[in-house]
Amino acid sequence: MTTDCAACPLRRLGVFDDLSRDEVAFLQRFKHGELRVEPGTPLLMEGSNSPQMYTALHGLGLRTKTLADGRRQVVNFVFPGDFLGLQAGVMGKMRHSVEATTQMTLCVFDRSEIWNLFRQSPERAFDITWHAAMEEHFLGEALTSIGQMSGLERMAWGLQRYARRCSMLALNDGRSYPFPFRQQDLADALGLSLVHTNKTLQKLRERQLVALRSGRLSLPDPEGLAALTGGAPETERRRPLI
Amino acid sequence: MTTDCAACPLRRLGVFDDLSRDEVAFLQRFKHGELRVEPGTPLLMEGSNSPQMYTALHGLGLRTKTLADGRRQVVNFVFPGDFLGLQAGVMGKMRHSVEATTQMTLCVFDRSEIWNLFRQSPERAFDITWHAAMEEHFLGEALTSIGQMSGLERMAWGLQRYARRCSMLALNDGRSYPFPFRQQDLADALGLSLVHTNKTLQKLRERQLVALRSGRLSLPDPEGLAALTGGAPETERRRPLI
DNA sequence: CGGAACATTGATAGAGCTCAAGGAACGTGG
DNA sequence: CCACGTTCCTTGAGCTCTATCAATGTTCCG
Repeated sequence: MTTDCAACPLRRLGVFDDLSRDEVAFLQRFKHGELRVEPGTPLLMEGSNSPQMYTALHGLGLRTKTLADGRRQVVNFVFPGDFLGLQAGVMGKMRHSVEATTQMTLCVFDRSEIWNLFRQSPERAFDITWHAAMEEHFLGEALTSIGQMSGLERMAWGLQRYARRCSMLALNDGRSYPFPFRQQDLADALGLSLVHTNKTLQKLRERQLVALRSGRLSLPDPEGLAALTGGAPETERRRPLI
Repeated sequence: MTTDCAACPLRRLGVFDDLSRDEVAFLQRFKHGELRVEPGTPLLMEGSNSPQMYTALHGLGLRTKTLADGRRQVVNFVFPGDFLGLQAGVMGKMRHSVEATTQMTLCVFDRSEIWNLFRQSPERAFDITWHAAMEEHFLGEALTSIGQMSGLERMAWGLQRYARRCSMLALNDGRSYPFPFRQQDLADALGLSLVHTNKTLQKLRERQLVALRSGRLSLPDPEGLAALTGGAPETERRRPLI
């Protein structure tokens, strides 16, 4: 009962590169199956040599890294269209964990097939590299934000970026976005304590810039938010979908 | 007066993957020239669509990102063997800047050739992806350190990691390493203020864990340092050299 | 109804920032 | 060879931001 690549719901969104019928068929050959998981399911473990890679089709998740003493960093949010497990695919070992926050559906690829993909299709190999470069880009931006910005700025930056990604995938309802994460997750993403995260959110609430409750995030005043971060995040162009 | 790939000094170090004579010859075809730059030279600019990519052969540099108001984050240090400009190559635009800190020698590649490389050599394409994944890994680690660790821990982590990279390339002289950077660079790398960076260094000096002066860094007690960060950084395996 | 998970709030302490001043190292020109 | 400027490093003082501790509130579910 797996989704046919030719009927992939993501490709209809207009945010992913168009592929020819043949190209889609080619990718389909690498699709090893489909996985549906419940909230909280770990998908990839830091340090593991996962035999599978995934493309998220539906649902939201987290990429996390954990220090020896248990402190946790949310390295990125996982959205539909994200390619997961590349590190294991090319370096033999995951350097972060991935877990599902909501129920998720994922396209499953065999790690052992990645090499065949590189051999048989330079275009797809290029797309995979694109994803790696994009992830690098995102992490660099996060690093800069966390390294240089104050708590309030970070929060504004993080929510803005989150909302932008939702919008691109049409997950939003106007200026309201699904937000199935706990404040603790947000704290771990921004490098703030839970308490301070909560108080920072209060400040943004008082300024009518943010509403966050019952799993939903609203940003009624995007310009106001952007003013805190020195400009709106750039709109991203079309991107490849593996 | 360019270095012949077959005689590349880096390949002799034993830390890079061995390539056959044919493979080296293949890479040589993509080598567009060699560049020697003085300290302070900008190599790649954030936002630019650089027509060239580089492999660092000699010297040290910085990858940086700058916020609208001028705050700067050092995203990584540049060592020999690093591949520079991949983002421009696959995404059409650099998302960070790269500058030389010492005099540097670089191997120059034409950005327009990257596509040919992917078509003609899946192995090299894979290597490039490996580099992207490795950079992602590094940034994730930095993000986690900066997001979760205290100033003292960050400093210990940063210096440890820096020393490890030096050792791998045999740039060290026992437990002493070249360090041509200013404390301001270190501060920007760790997300600390210059003053606090200096005071944090003092603490490590008092504990006899660090010596840093006149362009040289010494770590006389690696175990003591590692105790601050919850373990030594892992030794990295062989890696590809483009 | 009771418990668990998560959100909120107040009080207090401390880590880290900013400001300000001075010192050391180094190159340049007289 | 010395005076001077520039750049970078160092140190102290005061204050702000953020973490921690502790308690209470809310929501949801069995």
